[in-house]
Amino acid sequence: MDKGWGLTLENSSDKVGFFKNKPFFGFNLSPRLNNIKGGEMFSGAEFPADEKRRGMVNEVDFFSEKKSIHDVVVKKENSEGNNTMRTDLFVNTGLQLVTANTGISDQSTVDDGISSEVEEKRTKNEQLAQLQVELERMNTENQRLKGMLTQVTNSYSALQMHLVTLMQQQQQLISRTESTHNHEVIEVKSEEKNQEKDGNIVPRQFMELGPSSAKADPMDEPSQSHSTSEERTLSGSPRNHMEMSRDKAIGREESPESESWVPNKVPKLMNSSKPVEQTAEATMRKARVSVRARSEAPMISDGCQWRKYGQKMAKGNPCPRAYYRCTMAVGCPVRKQVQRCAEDRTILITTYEGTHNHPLPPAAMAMASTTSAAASMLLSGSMPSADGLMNTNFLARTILPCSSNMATISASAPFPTVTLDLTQNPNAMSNYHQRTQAPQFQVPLPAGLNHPNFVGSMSAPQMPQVLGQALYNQSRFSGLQVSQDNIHHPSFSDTLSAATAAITADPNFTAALAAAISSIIGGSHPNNGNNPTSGPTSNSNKTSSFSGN
DNA sequence: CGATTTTGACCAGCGC
DNA sequence: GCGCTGGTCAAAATCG
Repeated sequence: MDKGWGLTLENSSDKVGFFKNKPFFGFNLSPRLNNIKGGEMFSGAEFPADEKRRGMVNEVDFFSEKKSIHDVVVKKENSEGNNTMRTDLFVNTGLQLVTANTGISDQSTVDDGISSEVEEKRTKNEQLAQLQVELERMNTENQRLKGMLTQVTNSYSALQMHLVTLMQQQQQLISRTESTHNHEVIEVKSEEKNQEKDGNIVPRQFMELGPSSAKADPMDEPSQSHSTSEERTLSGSPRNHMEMSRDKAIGREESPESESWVPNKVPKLMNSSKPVEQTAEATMRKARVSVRARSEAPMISDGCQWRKYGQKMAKGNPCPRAYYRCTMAVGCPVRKQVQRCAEDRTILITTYEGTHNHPLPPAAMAMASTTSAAASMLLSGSMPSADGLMNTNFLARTILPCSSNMATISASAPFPTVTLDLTQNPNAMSNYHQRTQAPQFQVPLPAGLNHPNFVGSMSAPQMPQVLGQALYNQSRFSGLQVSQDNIHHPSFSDTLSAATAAITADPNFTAALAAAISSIIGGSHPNNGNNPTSGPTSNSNKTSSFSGN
């Protein structure tokens, strides 16, 4: 990743850099002001004491205001521009000796031409006045841009909320219409089959941006096991391996919850007696977002409520894998798996799957939108062929080149997965923890999840939410969050959300990382106290039971 | 006492 | 067909 820390705000033709630290103004202006203050300009009785004080106070206030926007810094490549700007500032203030503050010079009136010293004082007075005007102007400009940034951030949040709302509405609509128009769907599928018979494999878009229809039509259930009539014929030919089956397991799940959650049975071609839309929806549900982050905490806090429903020993990993489902709404299909990395147990791997069917708190919005967006990216039109190959370079190069090593996307069956590796982001994190970064490992997920078919990057708007969690984990791991007693603090979600929101508004998200981390350091975080993956030591007697399973 | 976690059992897919 | 594995269920246990 680029070492550049920061954000460049572009307002039409303007490109204004904000500086986190003083040097932008301090190193250049301060000496001058100090000279002025400490020099002859303010000496003597020429100025009232309060005038002198005002000069100093103005400077201090100015810097304090600069600090208030410290979370917006400048790109590395702008460092040259900084010099340019500073130079310009010097030149301008040095040459344009406008008598902006005439009151000052008037007070120091001395006979012209008699004392060059007085003349020099007046000149410096004018320079000071000019400087003050300039500073005020810059200050105003900074405030304006800060306001713009806030506005953009708010707009993004509003849009995000709107998107989720629309997705939910669409989901409801689909659910309603599906049962009544199922036969039409079957016709469509018939058409597809005919095309395949002709040898034309139609490139398919496996997932729509909208959420999946949660409910599986119960009318289809009997046809699966008995494979009768038309639907059986339709499903006879092998389909794309990405298509998911509605296996018999659906039938056994007659509970209300099953209406929105299709069990994660390993997909196979087979027997797909479901309409195209449903298989696509199933595919979307299968799309996963895996987050690798260093954390000593048992589970990443993402703003949602989760209920553990299972724990298993996974092959090749001594640490148990815990299964959670979202309990923020009845029937929410979102589930996640939490497991520690076998090679490096400080790495926590959280795999999300599904789309929430309920409004989310701001903190949860982050992760939800991440998984949704990642899944969308993964399964949308960038998958050109039936073999699951994706347009690697396009995404990798265009979306977020600076973080290409952070996200890996595996589009191979059975579960297309976006893997976000937040364990190595030295530029963003090294300032905050000094631990040696462990080498990167492939995520020890079930077979196929890390297929090298596709390696890409997530887009900037999708990354921050995950980064927010990474921040949390990083901060915890680095000892910034040291007390388990603090983990129930309710403000952390908001803090994290705010941090991620800030990053969200930042195309160069690493820039805002410092501010986010600062927020997290100052705050706390919630944690439901789950300890699903505390490792084989603490769970030894529990997990041993799985060995013979 | 309701919510959550634990944990043994069950099921389906897959490979041999 | 059988065993292995991942995923889930659900009763019992535990927690707050």
